[in-house]
Amino acid sequence: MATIRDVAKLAGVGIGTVSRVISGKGSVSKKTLNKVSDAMSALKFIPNTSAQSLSSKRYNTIGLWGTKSSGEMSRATLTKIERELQPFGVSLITTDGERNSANHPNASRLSIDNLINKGCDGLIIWGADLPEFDILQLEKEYPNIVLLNNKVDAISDKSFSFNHYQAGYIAGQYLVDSGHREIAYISGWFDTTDANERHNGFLDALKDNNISIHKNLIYRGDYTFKKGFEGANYLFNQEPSFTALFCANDQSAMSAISALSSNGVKIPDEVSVLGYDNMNISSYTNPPLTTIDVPVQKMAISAVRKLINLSYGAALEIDYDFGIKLIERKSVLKLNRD
Amino acid sequence: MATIRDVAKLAGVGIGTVSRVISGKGSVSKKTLNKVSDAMSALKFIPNTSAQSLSSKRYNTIGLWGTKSSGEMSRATLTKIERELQPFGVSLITTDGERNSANHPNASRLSIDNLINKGCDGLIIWGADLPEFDILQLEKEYPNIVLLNNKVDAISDKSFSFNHYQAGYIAGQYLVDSGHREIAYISGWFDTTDANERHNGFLDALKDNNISIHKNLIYRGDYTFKKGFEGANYLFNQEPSFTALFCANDQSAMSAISALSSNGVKIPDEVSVLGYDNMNISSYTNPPLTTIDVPVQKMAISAVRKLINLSYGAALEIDYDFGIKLIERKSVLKLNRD
DNA sequence: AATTATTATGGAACCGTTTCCAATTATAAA
DNA sequence: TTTATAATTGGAAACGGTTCCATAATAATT
Repeated sequence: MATIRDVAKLAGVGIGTVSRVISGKGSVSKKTLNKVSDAMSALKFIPNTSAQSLSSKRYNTIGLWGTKSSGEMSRATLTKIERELQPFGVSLITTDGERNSANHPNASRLSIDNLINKGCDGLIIWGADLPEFDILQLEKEYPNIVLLNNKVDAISDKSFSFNHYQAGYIAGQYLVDSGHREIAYISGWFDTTDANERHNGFLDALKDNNISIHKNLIYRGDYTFKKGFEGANYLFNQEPSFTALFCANDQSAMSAISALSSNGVKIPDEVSVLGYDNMNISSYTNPPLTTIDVPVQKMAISAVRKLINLSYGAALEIDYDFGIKLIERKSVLKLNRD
Repeated sequence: MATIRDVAKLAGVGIGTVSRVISGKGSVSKKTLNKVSDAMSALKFIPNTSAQSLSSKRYNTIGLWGTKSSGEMSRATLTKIERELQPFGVSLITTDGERNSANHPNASRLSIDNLINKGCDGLIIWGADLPEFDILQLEKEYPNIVLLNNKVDAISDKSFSFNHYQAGYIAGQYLVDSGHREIAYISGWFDTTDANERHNGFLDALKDNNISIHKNLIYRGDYTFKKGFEGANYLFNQEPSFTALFCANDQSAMSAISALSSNGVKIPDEVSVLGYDNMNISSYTNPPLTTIDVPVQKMAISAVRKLINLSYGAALEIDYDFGIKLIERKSVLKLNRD
């Protein structure tokens, strides 16, 4: 492997000059530039990343920290993030972060430090697993961070999240507006603020319309196909009956539809189903799923851009609002109530 | 940030000794070890990765190279790979590789070189986009590579792939064994050997049973929900009619079921549907999908292990055979033909 | 006790860049 | 032409580790 000194020698210049050519910073005369470029390609010179990082403190890498409980970030979202980074020559390192526990009260912070130490110019903290206090502490020591799917008011310019309360509310209101009064609910798992907000928004919408869900018609799921399927079977056998079912995500909605259908229930004629997420597949279920579109990728892109801005100074367009909206398809029936 | 020299000074030892403690190689007396460890934690010392890499030529990173046309590697598979790497302190860098084209006949190799240059101890080449000649060339210059979903005979110990021909054959034979004679087919996109092998295996099975697919009953899909949906609608309107439909992957099978169902076709009573992949969701469709299980993650794990072995010398259990098998669920009806 | 083999230890040299500053050369102004 | 100013250039020093070798301390052998 050719080094900068080999290039310098061949081009008949100093190493400083070669360095200037590589980085494009500092002034180099046209004639010298050509000599150096020629030498570089003759030697197939590629600068050594470690040496660059060591002396410049710039790593051209950003880290993504998230725990299992942040949920699975989809590969598609990951790819979007990578593509956003690519033009800057920056690559992404992902990790399975640790959560704090009784035995390891600092596990999260330690695994973050580990990631930083791998050599990152910035960090995406994904999910709400890290306590707010720790986040603020981290941000003080290491300001190049951005929160994804989490909001800390003190650093709201670095926080990127949805208004899940509002989205939940929209869902509830929509079912009511469609004439439904007997409503069942397959919830998610309540380990994140997101989940709770969505839950509260949904319930508040019903409450504001003087509707409450019968306790038999609430099933605690966990976002999986499995729980959606089991939940729907469970609810099907409960009293009272219901005309609409809200599922905390599309995965459970899809398997709930399968379960109900296989019990002979006509969707949406007998039971309407409303999902949440708007997955790729949701337009191709039978019937096509009415759901809440949550533009995760849009959010992720803005977060990354902010991080690029923080870490490398580039000025990019950054959004903080990612219009959540309801997508009407065919799984919710409008009841006529006159 | 504390350096190795700070630690040495505080512990009252030489830097070589500290280095020996860090790496655990070379001999250090117990007493010294303690002094150094204490100093390290007192200073919260963490070795600088770039400096380590620069002087040791070990990067603790492996690269994953694949192009869009390799298909989307699922996030779950990626996570499996990461977990395999974690015990060795190795992280993963992924890239969107470039394919060769008329304008850029070396695009692939260049993007691979870029990745290597980022500092990788080994490389996973995923998919069959890189021409065999280039692979062999690459392997000569850079032996720490492993092929995922591709097979090159000259380096079969570094190749990890399925026998898609056999799997396709199993699919065809199963439909025949179940009594089906009028068979429709939604294919995938034929840009990979995989796709072609599966295709040939399937068709050969039918041929060996003296069955051929009517040309009206072949629809060229591309593995997406969309094409599966459209394909099923198309086939539904074709003559002759059919009793079974094979789809090149579960995604198209699922949306095909939706499309047929919404046309009033009873699955499997009127049309049987056979998928390929065995996705998470496939047990929860209506009816549950009979499909071919292709254990991608198992394969990926073995590939990574081989790479760890090549790059770091660790001896790990490595598999080259990943039993493809048919999962019988409810979407294929056994016809009685007496 | 003297000799030999083994284990521990310190630190210079090196890995391949960037950074900075002093020195040189070209250009503009007087 | 001379002087002031700006553009260009070379290379030592620094970044923070690992490696290797000479040397010191310890243990084993005779």
